[in-house]
Amino acid sequence: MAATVSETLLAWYDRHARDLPWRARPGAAPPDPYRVWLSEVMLQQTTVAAVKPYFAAFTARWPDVEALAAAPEDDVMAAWAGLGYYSRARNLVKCARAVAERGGFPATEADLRELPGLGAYTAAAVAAIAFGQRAVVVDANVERVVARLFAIEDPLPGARKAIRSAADSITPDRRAGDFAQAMMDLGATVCTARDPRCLLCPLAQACAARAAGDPARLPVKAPRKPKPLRQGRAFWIERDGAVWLVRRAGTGMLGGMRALPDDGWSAQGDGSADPPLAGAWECAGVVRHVFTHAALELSVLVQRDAPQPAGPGEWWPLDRIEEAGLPTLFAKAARLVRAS
DNA sequence: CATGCGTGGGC
DNA sequence: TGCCCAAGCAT
Repeated sequence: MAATVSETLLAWYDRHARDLPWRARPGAAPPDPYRVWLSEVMLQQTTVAAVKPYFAAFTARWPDVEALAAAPEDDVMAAWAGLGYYSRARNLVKCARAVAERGGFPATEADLRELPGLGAYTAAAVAAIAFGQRAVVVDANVERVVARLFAIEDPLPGARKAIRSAADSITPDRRAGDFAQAMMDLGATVCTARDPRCLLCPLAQACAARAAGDPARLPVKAPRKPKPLRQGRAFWIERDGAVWLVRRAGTGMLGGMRALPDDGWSAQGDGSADPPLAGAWECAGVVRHVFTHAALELSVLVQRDAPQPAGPGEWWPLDRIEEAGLPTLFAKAARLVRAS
């Protein structure tokens, strides 16, 4: 009798699994749920290479969920700076506190799904990888592999239901966590988006898209909308070797992060608010930055020997600016000013 | 179900 | 260079 897809893929995984800091060896006992959860949240829409240093820093500083639960939210936000999608960091703290309160991570997909920041994907991934439960784990890699394997022609996101159903049909009862990671490894290293390496693929014989001749065509995706270009201004207010920093509102773009004061620019529109101080401003240059839904040209205006602006904020020492936890946009602005 | 939400790397 | 892409979630 021919081997099933999951048997073939697990045999491939036993030989070719990537060695990642949050991962157990194939077939070994499940890794620490805290490390699985933390890595999965960091990996949401984020590459392995970007995650690695953050995972190392977080686990060194907060070795377990109780330690993370006890951390001030601002410290976690600052430690997350540069990784993007900052609502993840806010939910990370909420989730850690909920888990510490209940005495540990729940072990079922349904209970994991109730935690802040755990959606369908992450709940299934943690259930399978950390707790050995059978769960249907569908991320963008799995969508691509499954769409090709079954030659699903319907465009995303409409095809989600069919893809999930097909993924369910090949998910094994045993080693569901290894199977999920194997699918993701296959998608990341072999069944890649642009140029699938079918000659290296353990599932090539079973792949309907390969049989049809053009696997790279799948999955079909809806066309994306054009990205508007926004203009904004940020204000660098310096005095006695310190710069004036504010904290952005808790939700929305760069929500909850430390920042330079600005003129109210957003993904929806250009900035128009007055500067936080009267007086003359010198333009240090323009930072170009691309967000998910808009590109931004941010003019950085400087005033030195300035009085303290009205409203909340803090003077941050320039020699410790790296520790402020500025998101990349404002880190770029800081580099621009300090280079000028 | 569509939209808002970061960032860096590859081609 | 500009575009696509990456282990999605909340609303």
